[in-house]
Amino acid sequence: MKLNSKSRYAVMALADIASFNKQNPISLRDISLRQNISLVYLEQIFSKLKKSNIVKSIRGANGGYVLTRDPEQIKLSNIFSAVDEKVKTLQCKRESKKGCNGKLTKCITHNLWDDLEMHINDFFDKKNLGDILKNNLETRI
Amino acid sequence: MKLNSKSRYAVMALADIASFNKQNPISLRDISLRQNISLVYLEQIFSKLKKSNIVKSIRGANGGYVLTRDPEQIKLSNIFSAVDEKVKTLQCKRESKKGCNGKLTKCITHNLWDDLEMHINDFFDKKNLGDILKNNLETRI
DNA sequence: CTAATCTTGACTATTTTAGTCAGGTATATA
DNA sequence: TATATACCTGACTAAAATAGTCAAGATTAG
Repeated sequence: MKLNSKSRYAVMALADIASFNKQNPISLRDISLRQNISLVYLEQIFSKLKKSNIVKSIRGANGGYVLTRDPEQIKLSNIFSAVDEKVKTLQCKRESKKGCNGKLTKCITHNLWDDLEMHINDFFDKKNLGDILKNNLETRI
Repeated sequence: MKLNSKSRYAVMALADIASFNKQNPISLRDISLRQNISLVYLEQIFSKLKKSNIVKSIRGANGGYVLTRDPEQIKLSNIFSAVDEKVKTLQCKRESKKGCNGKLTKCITHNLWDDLEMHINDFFDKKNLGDILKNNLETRI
């Protein structure tokens, strides 16, 4: 059970932008160097973040990306759905056709996984970019 | 972000044993049929559950597996650690050598992932097999 | 004995992950 | 206007993880 690298990098990169944000767009090259993430991989990730309207791009020399809103308005759940991170604990077979395990009843652990999924999604819904910056500032050496 | 099938099957199989438990050992064949899980795959899983002392085996004809203790005493976290399910959200590069990203400071999102990891592990620590049976009984059709 | 059952380790096809590569397009600035 | 900087997009791929299968035993109830 773990997050994929796209999700982790997306959060890191956005936190990077948020902490350096002085009206100027931040280039992927700078993020790549500071956060140690492949530039071309970042391009993939930001293409998705842009589609989901979390960042907007400014093309050309001195271009880069800026957040479309305050860090406090950008929830982790927004970021994860942008990069297709899915919290999917329940994977009963044939659930769509005849209920889990081919029976009409729910599988024995169905409610448990539902419960876990809710817990995690709740966490992602409550945390935003602003929280990360604040928390990071407090504990950074 | 999802559980692997070994973990899901382990919980399903143990819940199955718990709900049919009448002192008699339950054979993997029965579990396989009821829960629709491959028999040989179950064998792999139960080998691990046995090593972690969650079940004990009774060999030979009419053999099978029984729980080593009450369902209420078997936590999800016990089961998951038995089958090597890991909750690992933090994967900074080179963290062991010089801290995340090769610097001596923590990476910008380190605390966030720690926090998430704690949340999930906490959930796994609070839920036990007994809860699952109870919950399932209540909502089953 | 023998059928049922657990035991173990090696093997493998498929899918997912974590990227790279190539070849663009747009624009600030000199 | 030339050019360097930066975004943009789709196709491709090596490596790892996943989700199993296969084979060959060892035990024991009846």
